[in-house]
Amino acid sequence: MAENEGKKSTNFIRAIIDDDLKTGKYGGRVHTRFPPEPNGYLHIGHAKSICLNFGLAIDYNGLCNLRFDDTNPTKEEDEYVNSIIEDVKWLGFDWQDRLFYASDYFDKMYEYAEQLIKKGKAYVCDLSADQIKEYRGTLTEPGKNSPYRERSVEENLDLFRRMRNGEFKDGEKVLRAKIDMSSPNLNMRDPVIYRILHASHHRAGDKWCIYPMYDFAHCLEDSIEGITHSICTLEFEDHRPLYDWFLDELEIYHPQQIEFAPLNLSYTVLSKRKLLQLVQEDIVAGWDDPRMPTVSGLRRRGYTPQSIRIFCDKIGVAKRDSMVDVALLEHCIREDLNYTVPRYMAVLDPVKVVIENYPEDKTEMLKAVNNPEDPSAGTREIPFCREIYIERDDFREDPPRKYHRLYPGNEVRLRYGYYVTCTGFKKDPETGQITEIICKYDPATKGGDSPDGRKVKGTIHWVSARHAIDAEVRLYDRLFKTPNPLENRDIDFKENLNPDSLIVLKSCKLEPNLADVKPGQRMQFERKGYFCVDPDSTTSNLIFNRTVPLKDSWAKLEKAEKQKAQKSKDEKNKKDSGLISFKDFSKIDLRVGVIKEAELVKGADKLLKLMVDVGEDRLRQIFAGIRKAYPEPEKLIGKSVVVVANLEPRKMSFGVSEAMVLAGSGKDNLSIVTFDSDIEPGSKVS
RNA sequence: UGGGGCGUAGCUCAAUUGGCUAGAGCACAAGCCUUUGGAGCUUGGUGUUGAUGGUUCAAUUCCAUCCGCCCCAGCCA
Repeated sequence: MAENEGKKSTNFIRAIIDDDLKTGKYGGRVHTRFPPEPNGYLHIGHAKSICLNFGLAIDYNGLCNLRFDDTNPTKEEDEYVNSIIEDVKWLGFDWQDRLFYASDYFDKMYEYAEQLIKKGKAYVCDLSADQIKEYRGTLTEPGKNSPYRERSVEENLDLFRRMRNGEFKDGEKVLRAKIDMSSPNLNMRDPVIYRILHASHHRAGDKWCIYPMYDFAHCLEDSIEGITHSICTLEFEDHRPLYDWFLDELEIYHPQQIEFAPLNLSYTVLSKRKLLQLVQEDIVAGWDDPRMPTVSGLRRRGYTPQSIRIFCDKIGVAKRDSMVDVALLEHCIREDLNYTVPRYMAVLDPVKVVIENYPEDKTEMLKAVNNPEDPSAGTREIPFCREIYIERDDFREDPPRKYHRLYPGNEVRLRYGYYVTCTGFKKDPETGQITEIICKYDPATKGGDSPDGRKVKGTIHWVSARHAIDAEVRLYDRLFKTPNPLENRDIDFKENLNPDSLIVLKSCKLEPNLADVKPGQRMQFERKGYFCVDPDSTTSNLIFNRTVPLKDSWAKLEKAEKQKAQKSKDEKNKKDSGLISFKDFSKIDLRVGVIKEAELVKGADKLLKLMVDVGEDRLRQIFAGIRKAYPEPEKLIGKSVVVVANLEPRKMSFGVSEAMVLAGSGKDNLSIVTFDSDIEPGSKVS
């Protein structure tokens, strides 16, 4: 794959494979597999695994199988296998003739189970599910042996065969591996390997009423297929000893299991159970709702397989828990589409503009480039006339700072059109909404260049009102409003849904060149974002989905300005309230000071001059307005007081005051705060 | 208080297996450029490599201790 060339990504799994290749562990083979359970749709987390497994096979000249791990008939359906096949194919991977099903190995697995029994390594257990749980012990206490653990090989064989023959009801008996009930690894405490399930299987039908458990089945599937590196997610790390145990006891081909961290994506959930819930509770329109992180959702949203592959390459593979920023996914699709899709003009929230000096009955065709990044994409023609639509947000009656779009008196460029200057506007007196904007145009600026070299700061898109076609546009945004919707376990993750994740715009105006688009087609609407045609779209009812908006530095700037305004408002409110925050308070340096000198200030009738020891190598000079309370200042000498020591020095006509003494004042009296105990001058007051 | 894992810029990953100033993408900020406030170009930065000790001429890398986070008690996968 092209994007895998160049600087090749490296990770711990590749290191392991490199090493195995060097030592000839598997005779130089690399054979991986992607083993989904067909009980749900694939999502971007699976895409990571798919890209990893198939990517490894491609890069190492090996093979990768697609295998359905369908060992639980109660949860699996053909609908899911079909969607999975479609999705893996769509992502661009090819398993050739190696499409497998665990259920194809049921006979073989059954044989292996009997082998285990014959070897005395498995037994039929009659304990109920609850009892098994009880006997298992806990994380810190060992379990105890089942009373059925020592049945004879003959009895086990007989019972197991009768299980297969349907002589028992669901849950009545299970086959268990005989390992170690006191193992610190709970998976090794005689795990169940076969259970009775009278359910018909999506492929095997009613042939079986016993089905193997994951731990038993999976290693066998890998072994049967000759897998070399069985790559799975971290939660199976604890299962590896069991994986190894089965293969060792059976003495059959032994692949190695390697675990990596599953993908977490900000502002989304990636758990089949939670995604199922969103579908079943009609919170989204289905598995392929464009807001879903499913492969089918991303496809309908307009993502390309290539962008997803690049994303999976960029996020890397490691063992630590991580949360990838969804901004990276968005970056990947923008980057891909920027170079590959054509531009069109579409006005999503239209307001009419009348160009007063443009002839009433004239129409002319203007040339527009299809993709500035790709000259080979050519040009097209767009009709222009006296009446056009522009984006409501591209006009302001009172423009904010740095706004360089249309406003009364301002000149802007109509993309590929003319320079126009706003000369007036009409407003609905009731609602205050702008109903029409009046402009004049400069005929010399056709195509968007002015012969006199004058510049305009803004370029806006437009659509001819007489030629525009109507369409519905669906604006999609992140499904959740919080970076990690599952962070707080006490809150239902659905509380974190983004109420604005879908906004439907009904009367959008599009340039006529878009009349014949087909579902799945991708394009950029200039200045707005990347869009694609929804599968529900028809010629008479066009529907576009927004894949991702363009980066909008104006929106960012505007938001920042608003936040700035809000912040200064908050600060003002804080000041007005007279409260300081704990943080501010901690900055105040209150110290114990001892008054060493005190005298009246000549020429002032309220002030005393104090010289105070605050633990420094010199005394501080403080002017305090406390003369009324202390007419005989010498009595203050030797007193301990509380001093605010980190005030800016204040210049007064008598000298500089270098601190402040805390005092309390009532209606007619005033006194300073003093101490009696002998605390060292300079001590912190807390 | 059992077992298994994992800690490197804000985020995701690297670091030639003990060696030069710990790198890259995303995100962020500034500047340039621009007929998309897109794209592009230039620049910028923060890292006590979870912490503390130890071995060594040299530690992200080896050892020890500690701290923090994740997973495991389905007859789900």
